[in-house]
Amino acid sequence: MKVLRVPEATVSRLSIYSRFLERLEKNGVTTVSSNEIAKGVGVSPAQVRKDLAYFGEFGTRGVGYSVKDLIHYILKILGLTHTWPVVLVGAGNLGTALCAYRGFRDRGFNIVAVFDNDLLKIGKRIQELEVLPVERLPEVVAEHGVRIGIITVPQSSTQEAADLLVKSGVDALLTFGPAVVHVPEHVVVRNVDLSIKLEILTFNLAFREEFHPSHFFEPKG
Amino acid sequence: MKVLRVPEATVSRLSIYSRFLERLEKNGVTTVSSNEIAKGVGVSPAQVRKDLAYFGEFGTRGVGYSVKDLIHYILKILGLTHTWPVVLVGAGNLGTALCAYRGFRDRGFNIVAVFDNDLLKIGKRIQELEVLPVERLPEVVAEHGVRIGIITVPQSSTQEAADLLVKSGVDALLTFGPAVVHVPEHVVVRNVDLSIKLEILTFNLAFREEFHPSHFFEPKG
DNA sequence: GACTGTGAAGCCATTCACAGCT
DNA sequence: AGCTGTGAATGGCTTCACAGTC
Repeated sequence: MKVLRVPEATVSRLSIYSRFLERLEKNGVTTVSSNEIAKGVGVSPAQVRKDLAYFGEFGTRGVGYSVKDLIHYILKILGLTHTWPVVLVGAGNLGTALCAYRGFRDRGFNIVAVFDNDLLKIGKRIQELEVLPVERLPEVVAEHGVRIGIITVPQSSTQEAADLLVKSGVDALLTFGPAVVHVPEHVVVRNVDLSIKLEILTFNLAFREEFHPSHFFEPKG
Repeated sequence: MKVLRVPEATVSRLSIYSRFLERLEKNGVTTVSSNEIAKGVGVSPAQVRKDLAYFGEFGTRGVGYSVKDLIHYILKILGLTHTWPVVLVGAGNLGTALCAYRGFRDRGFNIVAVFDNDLLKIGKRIQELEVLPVERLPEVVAEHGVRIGIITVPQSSTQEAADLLVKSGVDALLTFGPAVVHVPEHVVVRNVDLSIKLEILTFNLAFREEFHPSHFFEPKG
């Protein structure tokens, strides 16, 4: 086993594997092969083995993997052996929906507070949480030891929200929408851009069906 | 210029470039270099030029690109020269939030109907739309010529919703959550999995800080 | 001088194919 | 015989570096 840079795609697949394995476990399955995992989640068996090999030797040659043990190892790799307190900035539609999202709680993410700077939203209740003014961010982050922040504010306020979170001590951010945020080296940022996803669909619908290199574009008039 | 497989990453970046360019245009900028685009969206200048080169020669050597023209070309590549009617299946929290999402409308996506199979949700109003029973999907899809469906139902119903949409004539799907869906060859599917995104963050927080190959795991006891 | 367009090089991720266990 | 773990091969995306153009 070598230690080297782990592809981010591998990390994503580990998350998928672990949820598939949890389903197997619920169904009483105790042992699984890379082939079965591959079929279940739609990747190649070699990919499954390679992904796991970045982190150790979890299987038994000739047999396969223990479902229970493999779940444990993957959750440990992903840092999911304990729950994570999370703060959410931006109490709009998306923020409200994420507060209610079961998938987060199922995986150990616990939204401990929601913030906004809009006086119309502050004080409103979302699930069991009262929307707090952003001024209280540092206090809440410190109190709960929050390291993860989700930003669901309008694009023009995203950098501001990120700065505030980082200054409060948060060092991992999930942003929504097209804004590019700048943060210190030690802060991890990932982004979800729903428009991109839809535009990948339209590209496939529109472009791949119609494109003929010599006729479609006439860029130079 | 060659015609070859376009990397999906290129398509995603085109979406980002176009939104950056639209901001420039609003600010009265008429010409832009690959360098400026690169700085603005956080990629390399060579990447910008290569991405555009998949589709034609849109710039002028020694000068740069016309902002207005480049926007036009990219929107055409992405299939965004006309609006797209979209249907949404699943009127839960996430579905409701997406109905209100400005980003979709800004890019020409028009949610024309929302469906659910839950009697408690059918008839409810979301924005200007009344939640319809899924039985009416084929009719609405045909009426509006809908090709894009967004699925925001629980994981266990995702395949069922996909089947229904495909049977109704939709050939591009955006799904949410961990479900793997199987569709005919001609249907495009992309997925957004928010838990994966958070788990990439925790991986970076937990694993990269702590991992020591010889001490951390002892998979074989 | 400035900037695009692009073949070549470099780098990274996936797949192959087989040695090594059980 | 069955299945994992892995070096080697492949394939694909990104960066380099420079020729071409204004």
